Amino acid sequence: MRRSQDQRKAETRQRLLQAAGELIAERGVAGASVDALADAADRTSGAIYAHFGDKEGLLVALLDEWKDATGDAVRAEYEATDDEGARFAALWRNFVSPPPNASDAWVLLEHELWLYACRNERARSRVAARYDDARRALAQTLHASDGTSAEEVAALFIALMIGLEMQRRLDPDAITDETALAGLRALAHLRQPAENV
Amino acid sequence: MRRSQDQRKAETRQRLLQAAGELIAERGVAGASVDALADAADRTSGAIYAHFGDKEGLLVALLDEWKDATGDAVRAEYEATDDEGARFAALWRNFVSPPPNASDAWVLLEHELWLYACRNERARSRVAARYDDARRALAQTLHASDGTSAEEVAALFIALMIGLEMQRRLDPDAITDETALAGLRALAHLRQPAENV
DNA sequence: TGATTTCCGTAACGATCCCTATATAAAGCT
DNA sequence: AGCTTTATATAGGGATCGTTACGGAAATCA
Repeated sequence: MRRSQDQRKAETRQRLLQAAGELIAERGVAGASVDALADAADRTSGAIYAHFGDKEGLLVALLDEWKDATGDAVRAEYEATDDEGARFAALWRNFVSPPPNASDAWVLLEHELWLYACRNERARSRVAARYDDARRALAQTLHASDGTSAEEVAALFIALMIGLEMQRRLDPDAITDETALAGLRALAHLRQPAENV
Repeated sequence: MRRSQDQRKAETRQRLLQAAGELIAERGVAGASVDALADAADRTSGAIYAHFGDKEGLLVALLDEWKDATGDAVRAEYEATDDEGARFAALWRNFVSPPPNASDAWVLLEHELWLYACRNERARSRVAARYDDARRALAQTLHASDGTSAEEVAALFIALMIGLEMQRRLDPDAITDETALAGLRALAHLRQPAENV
């Protein structure tokens, strides 16, 4: 089969990015060598350097691609119901046990890249933008039922789910679904601080 | 000055552990080489291998030492006031900008070791125990004002603070103190799910 | 005080790692 | 069909890493 250069290049880039996501989630940024990353994509290190310049360039590109593909899948399942409890449950379930087709360990990759961004100028702004997008997307999905700022609630939601998943990953019994849902409900209905004024 | 072997050994161990905490927070587990770790403690790699066997042994020892020294400092400042708002504010402030004497980047170290534990059998149980201790200590401090499980609220508190600090570290303007405190208040007073039954 | 043990410094090895320079094969062009 | 360009493979260098083997000085013991 004949394929154009552009097709070949695009496919290689795609393979490299996907393999990077999976392997880094599994082994960490430092634990995934350039050769291993290329190998996982059925290419060689030469392809990585031709596409991204260096290892950091691959990571930055990985962040850029992820930036866009965040909120869509979440929103679909979220809006399948009208009941608030079921909605929050869907949100939480999606977070702690993502659909098996998606890379199982994307939360690990998230932490890995966050940590990388904390120490790397170039990556920091990208990860920050990614979180900003996530907040906005979730805020739009929640569409501000109360007078409180939707983006504020979104930030709290994301924070709570990340923190709970961290604890649960180490000890699955430490965090029950009921606890998580109760927390989300409480945050969703936060009132102005001065209820008693 | 004459010093006994035990004193010398104990001091070396102490120096190695403290230097490890600081350097790993700064560079990450993989980024802090054994020689660099020893250097930061004014020792050489030989000392590390004599004390801990290998690099992983040093990390495990670091986790064990940390396990104990968690909740005490928090509790003191927390109980300085009776007002709930001021208490939560102290908790949050302590988390996002720890006292300058303590290693500034201990939250980074926390993430670093959590990520390490996710991929390492031997470390996982220790970090899990550490989180369990943190939950219990905070639960005891909150001393269950409502009928809800104090440990449940503690888990939610920790989760929220971790997640908010992650977002704030990338973008200090993303999370205001008011948002954080509103979230803590909401979680503190979570009622049973069925308020309407 | 001489012998022994303990603690840690020193030196070096093999394995990896990131990256560069160059080769190769396919596609595009005329 | 030749010539050029592009995309990736190949080979290898220089640096760094974790680890081990051994040496030497101080403390302990007799």
